Amino acid sequence: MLSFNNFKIYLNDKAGLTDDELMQLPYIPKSKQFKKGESLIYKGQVCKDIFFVEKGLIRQFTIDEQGKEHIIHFAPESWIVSDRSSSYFNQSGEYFIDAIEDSEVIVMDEIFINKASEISKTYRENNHRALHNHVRHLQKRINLLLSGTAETRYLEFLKLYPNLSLRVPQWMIASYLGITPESLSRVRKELTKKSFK
Amino acid sequence: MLSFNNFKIYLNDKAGLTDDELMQLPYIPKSKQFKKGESLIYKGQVCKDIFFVEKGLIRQFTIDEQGKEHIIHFAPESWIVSDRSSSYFNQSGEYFIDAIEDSEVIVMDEIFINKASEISKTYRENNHRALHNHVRHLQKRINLLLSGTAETRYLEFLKLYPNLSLRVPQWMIASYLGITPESLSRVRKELTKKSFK
DNA sequence: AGCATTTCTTACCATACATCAATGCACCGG
DNA sequence: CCGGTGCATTGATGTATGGTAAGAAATGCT
Repeated sequence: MLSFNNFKIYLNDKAGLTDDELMQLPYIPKSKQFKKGESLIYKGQVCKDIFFVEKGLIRQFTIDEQGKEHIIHFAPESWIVSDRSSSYFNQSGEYFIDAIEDSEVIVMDEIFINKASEISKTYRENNHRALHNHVRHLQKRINLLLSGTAETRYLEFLKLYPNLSLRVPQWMIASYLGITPESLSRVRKELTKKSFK
Repeated sequence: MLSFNNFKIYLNDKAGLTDDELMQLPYIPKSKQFKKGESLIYKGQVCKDIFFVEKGLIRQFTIDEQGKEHIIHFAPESWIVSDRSSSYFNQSGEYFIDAIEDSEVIVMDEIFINKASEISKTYRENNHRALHNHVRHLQKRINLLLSGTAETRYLEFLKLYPNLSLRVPQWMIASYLGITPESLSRVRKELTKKSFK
């Protein structure tokens, strides 16, 4: 197994697959490189692969009728992205996924996932747990969108992704928060003002 | 097994547990009755049970610092509610859950879930699939909150829960949509105007 | 039935955020 | 070094939604 460090850690620690079990899997991880701005998948495409982000930064987003982008979530190193409609429900995907930075992504195909679930109870359980965690996360975000002002939402974003705020251009953060770049700029201005008092 | 019709259907069809397998489970479903307005769980409580709504209508919501309620989701007949932070992560719950109508709820405890996952592959798979579907649903909602106007969101709500719009008081729908009851009232007025043209 | 309480509607004004447009700044390739 | 391109900032103005308050309608309670 090559030098995919984050992926290795993921398989051992988070997924809970022993080296023994890995050997049983008819699976050689394929990595793909994406330059900044390149797309992994487009809306409408069917794609049953699940992507593990070994290096870089990926985003999943939609484009509305007016051509505006809305970011569903960011996936930095060691995160997983996929379009569930496509990968689990055999429908065409609903989202765009592309690279914010030059990235290296490891492709986990359907066979790998299924086989791993079959042979390892730990993998299954951890996978299940991760999904629950994801749900929790999404619920929190919904709550924030329902209750927070632009400022609160921005502050929460900073708490949640402390290291991302410098890697992601501001207009994307705005798109994640559901406000315009101009508004975010003004929010930031207010915040620096406040912090001087 | 008493007369929990919806629950029975759920177990057989959606969960995929055969009668045989059910017999193996050391489980007698307990049902609980809740009057309109009664709480199933409060924020801060630890509760490892998962609730199946046999009859009635349940809501999961938060209350922010200003005392405003924000509805995370509605659970009518045959839906499942739980607070995942609590049930899967041993933390105190983050949400309130109460009954919108007089309801009958069936309690699936930890033991049941674990045991069922253990003995039935179908149960596991369906459960997993349902979770993915839930994620998909939440993502869609986030997208809607990011991109839609009050009117679009309301129309989407009507599409998603066609039978709920009459059962749920308007101020709760507003709270689900992230707007005030007054705004929803205005939106509805505009819509009836439009439909006359 | 009759009174009280809650929910819905409407009107008027306030505000947060969007939109549009101009400018400044940094990065990049030639 | 220069002009181009994309991003962030700022100001002026617009608009959707919020807040408040009052009355109408619906619902619940005894």
